[in-house]
Amino acid sequence: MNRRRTIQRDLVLAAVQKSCTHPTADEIFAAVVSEHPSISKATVYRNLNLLVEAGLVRRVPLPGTWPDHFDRTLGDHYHVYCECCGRVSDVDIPYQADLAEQIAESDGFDVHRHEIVFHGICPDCKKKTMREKSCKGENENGTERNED
Amino acid sequence: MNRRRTIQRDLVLAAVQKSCTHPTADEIFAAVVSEHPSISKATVYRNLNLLVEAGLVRRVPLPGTWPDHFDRTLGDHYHVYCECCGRVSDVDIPYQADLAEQIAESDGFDVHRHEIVFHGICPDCKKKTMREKSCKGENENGTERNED
DNA sequence: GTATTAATAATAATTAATATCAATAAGGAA
DNA sequence: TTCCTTATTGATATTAATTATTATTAATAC
Repeated sequence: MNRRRTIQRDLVLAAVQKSCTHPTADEIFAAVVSEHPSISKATVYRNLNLLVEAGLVRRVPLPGTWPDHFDRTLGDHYHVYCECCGRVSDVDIPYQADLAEQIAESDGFDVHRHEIVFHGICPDCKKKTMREKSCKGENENGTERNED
Repeated sequence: MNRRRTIQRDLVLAAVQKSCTHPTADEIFAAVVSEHPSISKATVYRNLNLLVEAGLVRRVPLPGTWPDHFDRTLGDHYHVYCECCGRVSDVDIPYQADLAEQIAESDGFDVHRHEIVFHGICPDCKKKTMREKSCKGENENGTERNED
């Protein structure tokens, strides 16, 4: 159970903390491998899980999109997902603590936490869309799981 | 481009509309295959996508859990996910239309929609937990993607 | 009825993530 | 410092949900 400190773990943590873009595991791997070429992708996934478990990093799972993103900001807050480029940003609205209480009353659920994910178009993509006709298909991250 | 009506499509739609439990594609397959044993799982996935596209069925993707669920209720509403048994229920709180506007102002995002997912323990699992020590691990649906 | 082609069944492929396992190295004890 | 224990690593195989492929089947228009 005792954790050992490793260069790999330090690098993964540093990569998340350095980034303000809510990187995916793959993007973190890309960042770390440039400094430490021998690192394996499995090690990145393993350490991200450990760091999330230790509370040093936050996982940002988005409904309907893959893969998960990671966040250096630990406090309660929400996210916006750009449907055009896949970028994830923090949202600057207060935490809606009262919502959970309403449910406990009405449905008998013990609510531990909640997530709000907003979907829209980021300022950059809005600009692009004005010039070109549409930004559909030029999703740089590539893989959206489904589009409803 | 013209859609043709098929027994398979009708059965998939009926299975979703019959159910009040927000079934997964696999559960819908299980329901349909009992009436129509020759149906293929790919056909269920294909038709679910078409029905979502046509606006007859709603996809309920949950952040951090797999697989997607499907919903016969089309209007705007939110969901609770039971961390114990994996059950998904509708939530009886009003739609928070104003949240999106707050973001557009502060972050410059064009927000189209948002989802709120609550995580907690459903009334049934709460009862079970009182009798037994814990319900960890007896998730009947089986596959949770990650547990933070 | 016949022709056209959307939809199907079966299966292979994909993709993010986890499991496996022999080899390596962190860090406490001698 | 050296040795020992075992957490961690790198490489690879595996998993699971979903999508892609393709030959075949069957809706619907004519």
